[in-house]
Amino acid sequence: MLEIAILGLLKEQDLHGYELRKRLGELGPASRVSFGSLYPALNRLQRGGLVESLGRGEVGRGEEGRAPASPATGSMAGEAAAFRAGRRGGGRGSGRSGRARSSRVRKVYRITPRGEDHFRDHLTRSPAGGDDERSFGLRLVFCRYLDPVDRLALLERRRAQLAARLAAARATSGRQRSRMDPYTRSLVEHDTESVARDVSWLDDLIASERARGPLETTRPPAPTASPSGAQGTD
Amino acid sequence: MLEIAILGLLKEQDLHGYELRKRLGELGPASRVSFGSLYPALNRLQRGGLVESLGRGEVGRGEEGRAPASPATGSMAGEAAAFRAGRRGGGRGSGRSGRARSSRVRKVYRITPRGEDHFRDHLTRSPAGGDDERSFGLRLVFCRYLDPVDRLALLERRRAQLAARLAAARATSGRQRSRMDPYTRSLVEHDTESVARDVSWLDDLIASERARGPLETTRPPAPTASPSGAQGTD
DNA sequence: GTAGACATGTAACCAGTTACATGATTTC
DNA sequence: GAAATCATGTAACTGGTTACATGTCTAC
Repeated sequence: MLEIAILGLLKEQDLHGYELRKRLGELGPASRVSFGSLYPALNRLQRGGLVESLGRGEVGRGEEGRAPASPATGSMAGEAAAFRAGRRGGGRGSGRSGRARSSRVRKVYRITPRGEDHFRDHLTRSPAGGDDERSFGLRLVFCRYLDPVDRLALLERRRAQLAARLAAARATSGRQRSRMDPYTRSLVEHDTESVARDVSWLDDLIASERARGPLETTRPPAPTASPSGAQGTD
Repeated sequence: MLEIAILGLLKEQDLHGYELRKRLGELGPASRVSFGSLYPALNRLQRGGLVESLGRGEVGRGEEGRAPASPATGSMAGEAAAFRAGRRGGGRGSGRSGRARSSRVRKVYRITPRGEDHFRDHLTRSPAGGDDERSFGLRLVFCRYLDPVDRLALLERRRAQLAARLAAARATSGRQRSRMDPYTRSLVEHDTESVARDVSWLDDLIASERARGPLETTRPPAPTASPSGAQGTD
């Protein structure tokens, strides 16, 4: 889960761990991770060859097309700090090869081709039991990288899952519901409504997905079209 | 979490592990547990003196007021099996003291006074950071055991938490939202709506809670009033 | 030269999971 | 007596967490 999220973010842009954590947190309120899980994950990914480290402070090298790799932090301190550490060799070890001797300075990661493959694989095939809330949310956030067929499959799989839950909830009626205490009953009813709303939201997404590309065709999609039909609330 | 749920169920009725798991699963779609976590949890609780084992097959002993402790399983096989194992000594070891020699037969658990205290404590004071979805759901299911003040506090704490999230989500407007791809934007907007609905659901619960007992007073509450105002959907 | 933000990392723990092993009892 | 179901349990693993330790750099 976490590793997929990391790969997804690195696909867009080279990043170091600290910044990565911020971006991860912006992906949704449920996706805060601690450094204690992030850094080991990055090291695992590197060992597995799914990402590579650009060395300490060497940012965005050989990547003209990409964003400058340290754009929106808003900070000034560590930003320039690491930059110089990389460029000029910092304090200790300065006479060496020119950089990367000291620890505790930014390590910028880039996704490798192998990492891209891995990302695509895991985004496409959901786990056997269908994915839960978080897992689906993550896939949806990155589903722009999927081709239309897989994207549609993702949406419909999720819809089927929720529809089943809804059916089950609605089957539990009368006798059983009346045995619940009022709080539990209220909770169950509220949950059921929420699931129903989720299903119809997915129906909207699916509908606009089909409308956009009726299986491998013609039109370049209107670039500003929202899949939910929601627009201009702002 | 799991341990609190177990204690909550045992408060109503003595149960053995296997049956406990079923009941746990009925508490909500997110509350399925595996035996691999359930049985160790039961043993921990027993070692801690929060539950006691009634011995193997000795069901509901000394508890006239409670339900017969193996009521709604729907099964016939193991039901009678364990019953006999306890009552008549079953197959092997039959000449012994009459019961409880063999392993792998039902172990029925009862909550102890210490367990009741523990349950009440942990139900009352939420974790520092406020509780998440699951944890709140669990508390709500058992909140009938809380006194009105604590129950109200639980609801308002949760409401405050969600309201904060909602405010944060709404602060993220315009520029930032337009940078998202359509799928992410749709997800974020749907999430925000869901949280808004949750808040107003909680408002309803809080309102009917206040209406019921305006702080230690007068009126005997209308006995059939549902806290959500929902009624007679059936 | 010290307070504070940025940045990386490790160790111990936690709450669950899956896969496996075992056994009791009923039903056919 | 074999298959199905009920029932309890252990071991290894998973995917995170918190608390801690360390280091780098800026700003004052």
